[in-house]
Amino acid sequence: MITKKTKYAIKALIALAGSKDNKPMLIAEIANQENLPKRFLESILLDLKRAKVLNSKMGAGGGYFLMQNSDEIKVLEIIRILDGPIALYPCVSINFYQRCEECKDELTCSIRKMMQKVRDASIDILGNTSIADLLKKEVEMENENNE
Amino acid sequence: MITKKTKYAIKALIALAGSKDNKPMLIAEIANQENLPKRFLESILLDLKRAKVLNSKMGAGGGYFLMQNSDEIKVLEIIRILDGPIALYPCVSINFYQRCEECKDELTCSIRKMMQKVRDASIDILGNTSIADLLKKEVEMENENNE
DNA sequence: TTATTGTCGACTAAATTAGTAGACTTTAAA
DNA sequence: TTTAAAGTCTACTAATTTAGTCGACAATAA
Repeated sequence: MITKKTKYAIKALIALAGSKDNKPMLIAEIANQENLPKRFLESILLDLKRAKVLNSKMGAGGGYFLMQNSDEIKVLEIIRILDGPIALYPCVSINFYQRCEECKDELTCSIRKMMQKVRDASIDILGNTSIADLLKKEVEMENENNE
Repeated sequence: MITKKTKYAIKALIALAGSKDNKPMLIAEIANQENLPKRFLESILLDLKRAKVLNSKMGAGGGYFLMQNSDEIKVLEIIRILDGPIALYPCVSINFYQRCEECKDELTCSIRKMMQKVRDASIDILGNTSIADLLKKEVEMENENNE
């Protein structure tokens, strides 16, 4: 499971990717458009800024905008920033590894091998899906529905 | 992420699958062999019994034993019993579905489509891995190491 | 200089996780 | 028929995570 934080982050990024010429959007604007709690969204956007995915400008006419191309921002990266590990269990996490206390020998643990397979399959999908892909798909599906 | 409950459950099932002629094993025996907290394991085994994966006999010579063939017990089933959903988010869960409050239209949500792909890939692996597979793999790897 | 907009730190309620404890019930064997 | 061996049931708990909120503050454009 991912948390709401990550889900909201992806929604916000899709909104920002849809902004013409990467024009800054207000937190309130994003919150409104995507139906997200504003105060909570604030802290999420800050996390994304610290991770150099977003940048911001204060004062009138300011707001948040993408710092990377929307096709370079992968969902995988966003999950890692907000939630941490992708893996089913800490012993198979690439970036947040932790040893299992109860395991006598990690290298001959068949559960671990299986969880590595799940991890790799997940990373394959999440690492190949960008915010641009999601925005494009969204537009496609909306058009289909309105035909 | 799965919880320790699920990880311990799988370890216990591997131990039970290794018991000759499905001879009952004591909770304490399993806990010892797999290095798991005994009192905690108790409640896990009870859950598995309620789900008809295990059965038990009280009194001397009693203990827990498999109720299904070890090649019919899929890891997928065990996760669902102990942890619940496999999916990355409740809106894509098959058995524990919950609508997203913030979503205007679930059917045109591109995040959801992506999470369905991850779910399907995970289910494909977890639903095709049985306790028998894990036990076999464990034995294989231990032999390799001792050559 | 002031209105606008993001930033920072602290706080909180509820849920989940990872257990533990003790009394109780069932059953096999002496 | 008693007793020891096992599992069962209910309740409790400490720590962590989640999903937020609040208010004061800092930066900037007009």
